[in-house]
Amino acid sequence: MATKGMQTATAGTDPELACPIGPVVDIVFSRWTTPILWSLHTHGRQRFVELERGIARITPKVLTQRLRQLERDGLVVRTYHPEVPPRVEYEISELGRSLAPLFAHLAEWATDNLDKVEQSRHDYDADSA
Amino acid sequence: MATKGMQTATAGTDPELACPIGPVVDIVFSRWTTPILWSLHTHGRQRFVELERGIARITPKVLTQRLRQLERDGLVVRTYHPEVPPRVEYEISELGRSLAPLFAHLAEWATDNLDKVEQSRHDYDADSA
DNA sequence: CAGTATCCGGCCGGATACTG
DNA sequence: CAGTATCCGGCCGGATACTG
Repeated sequence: MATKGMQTATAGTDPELACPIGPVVDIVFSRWTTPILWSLHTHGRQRFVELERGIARITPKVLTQRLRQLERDGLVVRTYHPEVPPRVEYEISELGRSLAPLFAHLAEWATDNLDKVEQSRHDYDADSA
Repeated sequence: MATKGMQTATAGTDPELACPIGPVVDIVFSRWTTPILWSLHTHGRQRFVELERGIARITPKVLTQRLRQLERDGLVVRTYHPEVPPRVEYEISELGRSLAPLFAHLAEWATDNLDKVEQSRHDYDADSA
């Protein structure tokens, strides 16, 4: 959703900009970022392998990619300890921690409404058949 | 992120299930769903073309797909008026409206913290070079 | 341990054209 | 108007193997 060319000469405002949460969705809710942030938030500082084991089915390559992105966005702090064997620790940053109420809010919505979504899907599929 | 096989015989709880917001993210924050819900929420009931015009760069095929998904999940209500030419109207459902505080929360986080993310990216890129 | 390198398949979204 | 049909390219993530 990287929006290029926002300053085109089209009349009026870019309609996509009318949705003010687009950028934040890309940052916080791209694939794997929520499980990573959640794990870091609830279990505290963790090493690479710990994260790898804690998050089912993620591959090291993808975990690295996501962690780099999160680090670049300032949501996660990476600490490298030059030992043998090397030790790297990841922890959630202040900025990342500021997402906690949002996540709680999301979790609350889930517990309140996920079954309604499930029900709706069931009904919809029944009607289609 | 469709999690199959949650009831496998692996010892302990599936670690990915430890993140309780995974399913909700798939429902609410998959591509194009936020602009669609946002538009429906702020501009009220809209016809297909109105949505198509209001959301920049979305194609009719993709808009249809997303609207169907949203309808199936119970977040959007579709009303078909059998006229000539046909008229179809989409509006946000009760369930969809229940996301409003969440979206407001997200928008608030964005205004408060998006510049920090931007700054962090800038710093990160500067260090890499 | 904490990654990187390489290859590869699938899927999703975009473009285009067409229809009841 | 409100879609559907078809084709197609790119990208992302998964699998696998290897390294300082």
